[in-house]
Amino acid sequence: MKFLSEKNPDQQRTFEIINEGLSKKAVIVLMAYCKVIYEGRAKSKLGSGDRMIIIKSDGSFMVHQDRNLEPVNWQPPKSQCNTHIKNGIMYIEGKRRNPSEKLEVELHKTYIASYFKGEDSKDLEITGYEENMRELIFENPNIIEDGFRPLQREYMTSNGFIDVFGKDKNGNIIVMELKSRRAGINAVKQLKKYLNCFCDYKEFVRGILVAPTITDDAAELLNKYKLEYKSLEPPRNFDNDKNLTLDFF
Amino acid sequence: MKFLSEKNPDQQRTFEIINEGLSKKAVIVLMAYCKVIYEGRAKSKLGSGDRMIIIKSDGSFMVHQDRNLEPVNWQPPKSQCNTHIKNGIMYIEGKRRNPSEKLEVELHKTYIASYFKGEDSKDLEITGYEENMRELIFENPNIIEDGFRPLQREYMTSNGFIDVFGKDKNGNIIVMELKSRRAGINAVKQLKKYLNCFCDYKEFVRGILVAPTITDDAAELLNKYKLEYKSLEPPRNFDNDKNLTLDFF
DNA sequence: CACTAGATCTCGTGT
DNA sequence: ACACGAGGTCTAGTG
Repeated sequence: MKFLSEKNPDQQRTFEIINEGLSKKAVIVLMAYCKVIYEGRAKSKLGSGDRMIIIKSDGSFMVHQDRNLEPVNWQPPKSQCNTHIKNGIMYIEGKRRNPSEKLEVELHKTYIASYFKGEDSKDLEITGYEENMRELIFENPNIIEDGFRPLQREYMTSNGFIDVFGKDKNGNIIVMELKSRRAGINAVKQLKKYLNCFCDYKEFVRGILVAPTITDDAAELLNKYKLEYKSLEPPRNFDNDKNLTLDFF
Repeated sequence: MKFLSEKNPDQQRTFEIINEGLSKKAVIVLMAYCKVIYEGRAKSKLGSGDRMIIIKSDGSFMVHQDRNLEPVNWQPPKSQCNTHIKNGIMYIEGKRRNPSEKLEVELHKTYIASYFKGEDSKDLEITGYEENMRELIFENPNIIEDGFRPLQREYMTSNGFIDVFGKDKNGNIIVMELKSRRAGINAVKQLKKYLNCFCDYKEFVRGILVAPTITDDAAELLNKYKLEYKSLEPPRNFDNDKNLTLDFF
């Protein structure tokens, strides 16, 4: 079952649902009246009230109040979470070592108990800095090299979009892959993939990886593929809002 | 009604539940298959996957994946949240100005939709901060060294505020930098920076880094700069009850 | 409103 | 495992 949700479960049932969720490595969400104690890097207590409790499959454990973005109490990923009943009161606790710390939630009444095992393979892509680099290159192409002429951004190929497509002063095609952070071998592989679309013209096509720094592995692979690297810091000024996508708002 | 929770609501029903939750100023929680776009201080996109969406009554808006403590995308408190349906697809968006930014969630399938209006008047009581160390030092200066006299907290210099400023038993100025956690080289650099304000009086000015532990690099740099280190744990007592709960673990 | 500095910062990355 | 730096940091407090 992908998820389960029950209203007003009694203590025993809450206990079962949480443990079921834990064993299935699901994300558990409770709405409950509870008290919270933390001791470790600091020490805190939170008197009784209605809160949201979240336990993720990686061990992340949070207690959220109805205000603020951040949890009022939490335990980081990889902490060990378990439940127990003592003197007729149910507790959820998240522990970890190094640093040694413990978060304890005293559950008095559960309004909703649920768990959810979803599928999510996607990672966040932050594109802002990369786009700023691209703007910089288009506005000032000679920072790449003398005589470079950028022709198109987001140039489409069968293997995906090329960040910057252009020509050098001798008319050779240049395919550019931009990374706003230190580039690893994946960036090199991606660049190589784009170049494969031009394999008929290999003599005239140059591939350049543009990033602030690259890993040693990446440098090695670049060399092996006969690709180039140009060091460039992404501009980090968001102060001047030069919104390209004005229609987004 | 204090809360509502429905399984597999269709698009129209999801829409209704969210808007009901918003108008009641409840905390809204969805488990849904969705896509996320953010644009503002940076710009990001997150491909389709199963996630948890939380909207709090203060405008806090989060999208959580099944990993990590932090939301993958969010909008801070006081942002304006609303829903709309366009071309048969439902969107939730959180906007704010200053800085101008927008978070957009494209909802494809909702597994659970719920809202919850709890009561919670309690605030967190917490101790173990740098501020608590400072209080301890002022109340009990000899834990630093015999004859130490703290004179001022937040002593202003051209290079920033000095955590604790005082004199030793011989009348030498003492500049103190406090850290409630293990201190690294940056703490030493900061201390050095403050001392540079007193370079004319160097013979009479001592710099002391106060922290529970320091890194090896920090110890080395302290030595190089001829600065001192005093080990001190941040106190973990609540104002009202100072009894330690030894049986907690 | 802008600005500052601490945080159970978290999270990634390199050593 | 530890240290360091960046963050859409967030958050509380002050001017």
